[in-house]
Amino acid sequence: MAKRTATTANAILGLLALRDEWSSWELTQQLRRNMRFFWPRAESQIYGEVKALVGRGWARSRQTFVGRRARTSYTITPAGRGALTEWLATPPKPTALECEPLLRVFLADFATPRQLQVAIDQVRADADAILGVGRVVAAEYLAGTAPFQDQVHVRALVFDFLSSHALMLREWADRTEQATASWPRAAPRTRERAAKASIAATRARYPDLYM
Amino acid sequence: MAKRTATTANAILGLLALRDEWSSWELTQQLRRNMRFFWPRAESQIYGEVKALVGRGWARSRQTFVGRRARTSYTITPAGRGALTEWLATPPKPTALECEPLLRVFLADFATPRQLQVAIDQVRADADAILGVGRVVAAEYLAGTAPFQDQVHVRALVFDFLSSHALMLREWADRTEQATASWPRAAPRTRERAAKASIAATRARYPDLYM
DNA sequence: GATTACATGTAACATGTTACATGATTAC
DNA sequence: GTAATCATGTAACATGTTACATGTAATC
Repeated sequence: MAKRTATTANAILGLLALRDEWSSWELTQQLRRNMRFFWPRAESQIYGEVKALVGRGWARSRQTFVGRRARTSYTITPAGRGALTEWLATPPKPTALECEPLLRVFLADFATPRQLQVAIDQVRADADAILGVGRVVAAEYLAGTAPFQDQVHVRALVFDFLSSHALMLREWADRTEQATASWPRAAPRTRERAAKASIAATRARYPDLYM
Repeated sequence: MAKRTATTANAILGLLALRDEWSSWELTQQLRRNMRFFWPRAESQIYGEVKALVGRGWARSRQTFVGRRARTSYTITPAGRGALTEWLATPPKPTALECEPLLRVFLADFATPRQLQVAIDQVRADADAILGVGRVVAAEYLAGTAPFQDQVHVRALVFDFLSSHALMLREWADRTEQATASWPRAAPRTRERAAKASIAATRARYPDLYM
């Protein structure tokens, strides 16, 4: 079987296809600003991946200098566009969520109330990080001054996704804070009844999905 | 700085702490059933990690046989409980979402309408996978027959999280399908106006978060 | 009795992260 | 002119996945 192309490389390829020439730094910026929340990668990896693209003939690099310091800029090649097209024809991998705070909630019986609270706060912080970026990006697109203004139609869909995700996180954090506040003083029986009621309520709210 | 303990090991440690003895298989089952959606790991990794726990003195193993075939069962040690407690005192890592379908939406200009639809469908499928498991788990807990019935108070919070997440995915998929359906026939100007309107609407719906 | 699904791993490989090093630019 | 931050990587390491190998139980 043909070796599957790593998806991070394809993400970079996609960026390269959007514009003529990118420096490594611009790539990391773009990744950080726009894609971090649904395609998170360490910035140091970008430098390596884009160099690998050149090795496969999918991009050309050009050296310029800033003072005495080298800067590399990259341009996609026709072969690179071909690789991008081929990848887009493959089925996408499933969505994956990794939530360590929720893992800690899962193990709340071994933690202190304070530690549980910290986990919930982290989820809220995660949401706020998304909303903070969304705020400035939304303003730019609405003002018509965003760097890729011609991509609004697509970016609006991403904005919708991330907004919904962040909102969901915030609302869950609020509900969970509420629900766990009384734990230290509640009898196990009471907690259990409340938990079952919560499950039943969620299920009843979406009968077509859950029954 | 002390070497940080890998979190997957801690997740397993948490399971071991919930009950006396676990076979590797039971661990993989539990991971698959309950934690897959917020802490996804390849099953083959479990076998390796739990063996590493024994190496660090955090678990003991016991060999039994099924026919001529060896089966290993694991029990947490006091040192293991200590390690779990220490880990719970550290700050949790942020939540991470990895959504390749959204990456493809981001690059929709290079894809065919059909490929865009496939990406959206994948998001819906991701949601349905969660809801499918949630359906049976919810039923078990409400019936009082779940394997860890005494953990309802915690599992209800996880159920709430995953339900909300799945619902969010489904609703986004529906909206996005709607929004992109007209793309092939729409003038760029029209798409752009609609996109801006969508961003503005989301922002207006949550003025305290976005303005 | 053959086939399929369950159970139990191992080894090779791919991917990704952290820590570090160092030059350039900006703010003061 | 000096500290802080931006920009540009590299190397070492940790983590994770895929592919494979093989025994066992269920079923038809």
